[in-house]
Amino acid sequence: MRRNRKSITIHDVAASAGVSVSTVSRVLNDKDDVASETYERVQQVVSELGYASSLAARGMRSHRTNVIGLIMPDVAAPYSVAVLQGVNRAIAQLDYDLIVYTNGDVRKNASASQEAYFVSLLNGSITDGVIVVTPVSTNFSTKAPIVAIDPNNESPECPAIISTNRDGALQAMNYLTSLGHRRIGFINGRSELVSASRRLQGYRDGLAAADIPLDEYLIEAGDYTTETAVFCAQRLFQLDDRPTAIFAANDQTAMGVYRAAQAGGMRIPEDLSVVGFDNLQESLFLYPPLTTVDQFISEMGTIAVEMIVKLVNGETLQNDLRKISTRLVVRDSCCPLG
Amino acid sequence: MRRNRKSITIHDVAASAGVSVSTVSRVLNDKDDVASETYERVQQVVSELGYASSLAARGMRSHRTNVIGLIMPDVAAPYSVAVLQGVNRAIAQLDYDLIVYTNGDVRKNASASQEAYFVSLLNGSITDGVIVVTPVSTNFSTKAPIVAIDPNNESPECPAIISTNRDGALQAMNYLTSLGHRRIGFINGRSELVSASRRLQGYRDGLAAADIPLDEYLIEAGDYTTETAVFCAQRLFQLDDRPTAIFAANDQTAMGVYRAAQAGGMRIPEDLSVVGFDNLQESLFLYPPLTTVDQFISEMGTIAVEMIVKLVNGETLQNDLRKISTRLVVRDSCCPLG
DNA sequence: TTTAATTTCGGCAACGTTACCGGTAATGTT
DNA sequence: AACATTACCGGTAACGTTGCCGAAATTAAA
Repeated sequence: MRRNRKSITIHDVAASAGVSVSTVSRVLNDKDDVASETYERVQQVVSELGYASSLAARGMRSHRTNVIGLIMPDVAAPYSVAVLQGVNRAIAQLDYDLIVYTNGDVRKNASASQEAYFVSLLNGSITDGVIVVTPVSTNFSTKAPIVAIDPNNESPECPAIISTNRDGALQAMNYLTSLGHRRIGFINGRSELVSASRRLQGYRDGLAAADIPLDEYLIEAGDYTTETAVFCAQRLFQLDDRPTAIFAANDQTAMGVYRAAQAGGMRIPEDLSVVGFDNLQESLFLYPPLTTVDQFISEMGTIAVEMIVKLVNGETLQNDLRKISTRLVVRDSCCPLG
Repeated sequence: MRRNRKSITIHDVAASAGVSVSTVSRVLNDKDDVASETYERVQQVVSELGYASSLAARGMRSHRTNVIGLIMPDVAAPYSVAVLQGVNRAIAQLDYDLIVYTNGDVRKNASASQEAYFVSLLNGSITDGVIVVTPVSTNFSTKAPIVAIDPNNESPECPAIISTNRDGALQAMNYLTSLGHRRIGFINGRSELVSASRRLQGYRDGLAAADIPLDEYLIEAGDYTTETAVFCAQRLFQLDDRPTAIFAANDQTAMGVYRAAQAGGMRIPEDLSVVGFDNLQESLFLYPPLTTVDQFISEMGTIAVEMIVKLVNGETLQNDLRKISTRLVVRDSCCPLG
């Protein structure tokens, strides 16, 4: 296994092509003041040597890298994957590359540390702009533009994309109450996140709209994970007056409800109606297919790319805060009561 | 919305702390020949100004960034996500950061372009080493170390991690034949990939081991996606002597079989036994839970990190080719014939 | 034919950082 | 007290690239 230690630079190309470093640079950047003959020769040498310019050096000098950064708290979470999918698709259409940066701490949301990581990344360095997913703070002191997806902040200090969490939850609740359900359990998400508190608000408003008094025992404190949701669902099942329906704060939570129901011998939807939130791809493959609130996650990624590219090009945004409306997707996990 | 254009550099910190640039650098890199008083003052200024050093400049000068690169063809594929999960977990334990690089072309595997991207990334630039997932070629001309996961190459030219695809497929087939199945359909993966051809080989060997003659009509050309698998399964269902079991080249393909079965009114496992390959998290949530071959994808990611870190530190690997054994996970998607 | 405009290209400096060297002040040794 | 050692810190160069300026060669214009 041969491993050649020295990497080739623009100087090697220049020497090999018998031109100056500047000329090679001009060829690489498609400047027009270079003779076509020279252009050909340099290109020839470049491909022969397999030369690729150093992103670091290029970025440092020219302050333009055509790379967009994406910073996510946890790459493995389905939510993040959906965002990534949308971002990736949008980037593919453009003359940009994508770098995904994830701070190692998986379930530990370190505010300061994440911001530091992030600043160090772009800071006139290797990205032209950055998209941040679920940042704890939106007060970034940085040179390059930033767009936040699902900022954990009621009034974000940078351009941001949010979904109408309360409205989506309200739609879900209206659907359940229209089916006749009155004992509706709610398994919350991570309570420190704005998205969770907004969905809880929608739950409350939905009950109020149907004149159903709030029963605190029907609200479980989840954390958006399937594992915790199993326990939450089991506690709800053990209630004296057990719920006939459960609204889960996200699809992963709904999966936990499915698991708990299966373990407890309850049938969905006959014995228990379930509604989720997110409309992950996986929710379609559940049995029965999950009724859930689509929040168009990958579209949020696509829009984030549009916004960040505009900012990178020095354009201004019409509106700094884009609200994406949610929509209930009815499948087979709910049925009328009685 | 305030946006301060100029990014702060080490010079700003030096000026503000009343020391030289060199001293600030020493503080940042924890060199020991700096007075504790000075150290404190500089750190103070650093946090006040929110300074973070430029990754580009740092990498260019010191040729050490403590960043590992991960290059994947398609970030959204569940397989990639599983790898990412393992890599991320391993990175989190170490003093490294992770940058995921994905070439925009989603379903287009461009050999040369991917290699170029990749070289430009590391090339003594912003990563100390790179992990490549399912590379079309393993002949990289680069300075920094590389580890390949699932290389598409029988004898890879760089350190690599492969799973025992043929053996896993054989286990699946032995299980199905032991249940009495003799008409076993196979939906292949992307035929240009080595993993697919090895699994096909396992299918063949499994038939041979049970003295079942090969019926070419039972082999469908899939591409590892759910969508294509639906059509493949439907074709198999329309056969005169339809299969009683289907071995799918990966779990996503198995999901397609599930969908086709559901659409065709066939029950799993009563009317059709199904075995997958991968053991994705999703396979557990299918109904019925999928019997599949675990290839420990995220462990492959973890091992890749171990290997690349050793290489980065100048150590040598005991063996350049790590083979990960596969294991059949029996769940509820198969039942005895008859 | 002489001058002006154009094409083509090389040299220099700079981006932000760290490695290295050397210098001053403080401390230790005899 | 004279010298050696150490602690601390500043200056300079370099990493690989591109922007800028100007020079040489070529062509157009007068």
